[in-house]
Amino acid sequence: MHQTLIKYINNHISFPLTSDEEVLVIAAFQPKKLRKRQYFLQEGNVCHHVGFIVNGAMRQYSVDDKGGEHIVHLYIENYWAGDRESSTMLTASNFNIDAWEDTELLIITRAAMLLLMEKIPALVEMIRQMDERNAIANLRRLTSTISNTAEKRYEEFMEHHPQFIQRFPQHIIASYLGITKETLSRVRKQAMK
Amino acid sequence: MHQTLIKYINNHISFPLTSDEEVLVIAAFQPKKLRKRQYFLQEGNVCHHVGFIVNGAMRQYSVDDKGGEHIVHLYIENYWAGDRESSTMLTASNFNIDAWEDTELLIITRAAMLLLMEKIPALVEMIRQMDERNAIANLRRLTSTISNTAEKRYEEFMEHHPQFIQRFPQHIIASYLGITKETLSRVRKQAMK
DNA sequence: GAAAAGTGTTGACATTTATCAACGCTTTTT
DNA sequence: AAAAAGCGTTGATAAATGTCAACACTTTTC
Repeated sequence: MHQTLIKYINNHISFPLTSDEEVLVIAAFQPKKLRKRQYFLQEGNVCHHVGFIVNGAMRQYSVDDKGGEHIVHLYIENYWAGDRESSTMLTASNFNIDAWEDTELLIITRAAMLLLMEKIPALVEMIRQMDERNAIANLRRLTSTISNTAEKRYEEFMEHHPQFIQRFPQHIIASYLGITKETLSRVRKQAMK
Repeated sequence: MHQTLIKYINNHISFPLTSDEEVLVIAAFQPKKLRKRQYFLQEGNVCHHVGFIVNGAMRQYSVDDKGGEHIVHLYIENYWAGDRESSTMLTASNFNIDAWEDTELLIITRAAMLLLMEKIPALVEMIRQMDERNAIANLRRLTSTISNTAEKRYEEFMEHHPQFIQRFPQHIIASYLGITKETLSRVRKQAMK
């Protein structure tokens, strides 16, 4: 199970981890299993851990006054789940993160992660690279959201995240795009022609 | 002029720069002036520089098929302007960045910045902190955009970015929020009651 | 294997937001 | 000083999207 993580890390740094470093990584991350619908983080709690998804699928969402869910992030294998704002600032999270499928995670506290980064400088490089990609992806999503119609947003979503379409039902995708499930259904019907 | 930058850096790291380090920073950043409406980056070009705004105001936007502008970022003093995706990947940018007011910048190429970070480790820390804030702010904006009505988005905007309201006209703010200037005008009229 | 819950679609209708055009006012340009 | 451009508002109307309810179908639960 940890091998998936080691492999992921090696893919995101210049030189593979030494075997000593591998041992450190393996010791620092704890396995955790979540059954479908179980929470990884609940609104109002501080997010102490970040989790690397070995297999399964998760979602991060907020809940509005009327009980409506707004999907902020979707996660599958090789994604990192967590609420960065809450972890960093140690504030109560506005988000929920739960398992959409039975999921196996490797979790680590933020403190332990910082410690590990001191011992393994390559991890700093990895985090930087992840931040970079993340910033780019988020900006793209934001640009699409403020500039495009529902139809075009869905097109771009399919282009950039075809994996998610296999794993999550349409009403989840709709929420991720900021539209209702009915609108997405109609957009798809239109696009099929 | 460089003192503004030094001050900014010192505010974002644990220990102030040594005077040797200050010299390195000052040597690495070049002053640049832009008159209102002049471009810092044009769509289709690779973004080679990042610019620290000493004074003035700028905007980053994309242009759609119909010639409509969509504001992606607003910048004022102490902000960093640039297109990270283009800089990192060395790809043609999809965005324009131009001066909204006469602006004084300190610019540096990405390559020079990386070099400087090797010489001054504290800068790595600073960049990490900036990335962190940025990621958080972007997620907040995204969440607001997919979850809220125009009215609520404007409220949150005023809450988090009161400085921008003084510096940019309403049609720019509207575009930043992903709505038309007419809608913003009506939203404001409603909210006044 | 029956019941319940989840999923996707459709229709009728309401609401939000966009579009287009016009106007008054201010600022900038010539 | 006159002309032009920029800005914000308003009204009429159109288009996009949301809401609510109903239904068929599949999957999960007990």
